[in-house]
Amino acid sequence: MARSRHYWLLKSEPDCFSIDDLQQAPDQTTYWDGVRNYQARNFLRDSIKQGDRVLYYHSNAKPPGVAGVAKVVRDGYPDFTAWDPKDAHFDPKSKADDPTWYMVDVAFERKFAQLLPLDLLRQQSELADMELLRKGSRLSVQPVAKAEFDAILKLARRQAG
DNA sequence: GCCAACGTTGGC
DNA sequence: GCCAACGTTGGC
Repeated sequence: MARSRHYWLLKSEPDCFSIDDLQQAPDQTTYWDGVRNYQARNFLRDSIKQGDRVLYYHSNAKPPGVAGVAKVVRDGYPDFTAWDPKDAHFDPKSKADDPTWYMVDVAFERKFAQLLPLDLLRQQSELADMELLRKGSRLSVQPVAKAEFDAILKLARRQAG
């Protein structure tokens, strides 16, 4: 039986790689490299699957918020940037025959007419339990409930007028 | 730029 | 296995 679609939120610093960068990338697709946190790694390796949908979150931005939607187009596979000594996320612990870090491929789906800022999300009662909004939360790959995902799309539609 | 919260490292 | 020191994240 087919697995049902799951929903995620991925954080990226727009100065590093924004949703516009994704839209302009070849095939509007990129590999989501550089995750160096074990909990996030586990999601990338084990849980996120092709066809899943993704909220594209701009962190360390002014303002921070959800910029649009993307989709997963390749299941988890080893993050080869960890093997490159010249890469900013190089990690000598990770071996080709026993990779420590994983990534997925992500494709652009759409950019919201306006970014949904973090403070607006905090005002939504439907999002009260969202991982993103928890105090001290800094997980860069996190699951999102379908109801939360739908509430954010609804908010984007309403904001677009 | 500040700093609180969190994760990792390493001495013991 | 504890925990202090350190590094990173990310909102403000």
